[in-house]
Amino acid sequence: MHGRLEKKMSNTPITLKLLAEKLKISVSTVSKALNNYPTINEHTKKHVQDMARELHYIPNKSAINLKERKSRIIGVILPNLLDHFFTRSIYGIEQFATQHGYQIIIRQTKDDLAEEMRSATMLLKSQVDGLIVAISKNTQDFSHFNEFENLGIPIVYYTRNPSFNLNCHKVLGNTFKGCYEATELLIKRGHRKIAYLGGPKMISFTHDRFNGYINALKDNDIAFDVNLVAYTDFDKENTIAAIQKLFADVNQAPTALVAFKELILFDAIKYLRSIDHPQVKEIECIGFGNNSFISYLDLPPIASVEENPESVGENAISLLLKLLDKEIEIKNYQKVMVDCKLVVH
Amino acid sequence: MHGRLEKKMSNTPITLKLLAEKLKISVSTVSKALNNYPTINEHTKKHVQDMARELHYIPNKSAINLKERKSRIIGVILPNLLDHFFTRSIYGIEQFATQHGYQIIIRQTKDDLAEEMRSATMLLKSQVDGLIVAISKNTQDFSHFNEFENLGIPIVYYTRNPSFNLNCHKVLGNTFKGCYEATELLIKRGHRKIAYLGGPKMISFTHDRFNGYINALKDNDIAFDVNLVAYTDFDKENTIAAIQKLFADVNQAPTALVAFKELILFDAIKYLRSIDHPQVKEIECIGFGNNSFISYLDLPPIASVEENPESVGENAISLLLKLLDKEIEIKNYQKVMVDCKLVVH
DNA sequence: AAACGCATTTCAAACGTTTGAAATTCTAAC
DNA sequence: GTTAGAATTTCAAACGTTTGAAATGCGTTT
Repeated sequence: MHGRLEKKMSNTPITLKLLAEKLKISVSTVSKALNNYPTINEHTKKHVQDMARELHYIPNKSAINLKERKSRIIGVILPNLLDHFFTRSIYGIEQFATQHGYQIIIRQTKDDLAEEMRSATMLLKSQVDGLIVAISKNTQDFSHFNEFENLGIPIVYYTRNPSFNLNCHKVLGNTFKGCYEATELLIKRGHRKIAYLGGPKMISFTHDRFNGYINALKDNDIAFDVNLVAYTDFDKENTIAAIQKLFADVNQAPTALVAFKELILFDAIKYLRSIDHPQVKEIECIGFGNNSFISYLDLPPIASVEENPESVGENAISLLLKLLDKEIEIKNYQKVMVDCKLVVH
Repeated sequence: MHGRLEKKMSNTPITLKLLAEKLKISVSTVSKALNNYPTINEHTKKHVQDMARELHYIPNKSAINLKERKSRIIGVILPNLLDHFFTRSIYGIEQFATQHGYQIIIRQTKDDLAEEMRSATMLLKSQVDGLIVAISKNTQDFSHFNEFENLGIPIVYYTRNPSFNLNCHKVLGNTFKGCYEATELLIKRGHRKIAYLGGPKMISFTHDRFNGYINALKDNDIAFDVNLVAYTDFDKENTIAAIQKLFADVNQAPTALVAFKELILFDAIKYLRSIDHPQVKEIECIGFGNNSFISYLDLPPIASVEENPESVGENAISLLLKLLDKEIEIKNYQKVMVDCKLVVH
């Protein structure tokens, strides 16, 4: 149940020097033996490695980092940790980073530019080796990231396209295609009056998704109706206002709805139910997200656009590590697209 | 819009040595000036600090950590990051840690002991200065944490009470009181047949909550009925089985329900609706969690026991840092209770 | 028996910081 | 103008690791 290794350990950590003393050889030999240098005799290597294992030697990361002039820390800046998309993306980033000997520091901006700037400063002081950033909804100026560039610290932008910043690395969801497929599915199910509920106009994917919607309509010979489009943000009141606009005229009301985000969709449906909209039960909706709570809703969306946040995150960190390893030249700007998947419920 | 500070920076980081050379004084003076040593002349202090600011000097953390024999990293082990309780507790931990110059590394165990053991080993190799742990649902043996104890690395257990491990620091929610108040509210609303749906028996708070339930009944002269108690875990099928047991006899069915976790409550309600239980709309429920999705449910719980996860997390890290600062002796085992709050919807 | 070549090990400096002890400069009193 | 004493600065070692250069040991060749 316990014990057997009760060796009574000293509580000072084991160092190379200590191992060297025990084995009566030099520190450099020990270091090289553990790092498997070819010039070291196989016999001594074994001795050293055995001893290291026996004494539970753990290399001191601070010393190594100091020597290598690295921190092995990646900074992650994102708008909101309570949003499932970001939580899941963090999961992907974390996994991959840890597997490659890196740690991450997460900063939430609450979609606020000032907070984003503060985060940048803070992460600079933490001496991150690299940065992964989902910009705030109103980031147009990128000068708060200049200092990273000056220091040669690579930045990968993810999820949110920094369209004002041409020369940069980005990893984005292929949200155009996702929205195209969602719209297409609704058309296939016989809908002709399909509304699009978009997000903050400053966020790039709002437009990509809108274009997916438009293109699906066009490819299926459905005329675009400007009255079937409305925009909101992450604020409930604005969502309700948008829905009111879309469903103002009961006779002309849409029979289906594509929303840029599932959570916003929930607010929309809730509102329509609260005013007892006559066709509410017939309205079919699709949003981006694939939230696990969907299964508890009485009027759930008929499908979800799964954005694969873990994969987006993983692609971002993977690219960043390649930049850090100089596997990709820092000025050789990359753009990675991650596919969405339409999940029918 | 940009510029004005376009100083054209070198891309090698600024060090004390560099500052010293610029100022033509010794490195130690620079160091002491920046650290505000009383032996340093105020005049030179100002010079040094001005120069440091001008050149954007950032102290090298690795070097400091090496010198101080610290990593300034806290390991956090918890069952599941997709659970809102833990996400929110992480938020509290993260905030506090960062403010005090610490970083955190998070490990998910998926409530699996083997994974918890692996996490412990991994964090040992990361040389964490301290550990915050929410044990897995079947952790009874704590030997995988022995090495931390040997090395004098403090551990704070949180949320889940390690009842098999007497001598340890813990920060727990006052879940007894929370459940007492929830039950009491239902009684006040006229219910007499109140069911209790408990969680995995290995998790300590299952019993604390049960005791809260029992005591509320007793204090209100309601006889305890063993048929009104059932247990489940985080698995949907088991929850359904438990509900089937509780509602087997329609005439004797409970009119109210207290659940050890809101998410489980959602499954329960969903099931009752799916079988069209005759009294389903009259059943009043309360669970632990206060999930924001509640507002989208058609039959929402009438109240939630808000567990204040941020506060639990913050208390845990705060205690840990006190242990690290020797403000509290490591053998002077602490127990901190964080109150819940009944939120009526 | 000296000299060469090879395998293996050790030396020593470096990474950037901190800090007690030692050295230097300054002030003021005699 | 010497000197005690304080104020200020510098020295030097240390934290634990890595790594190219230098040194050592040893067998082989001549």
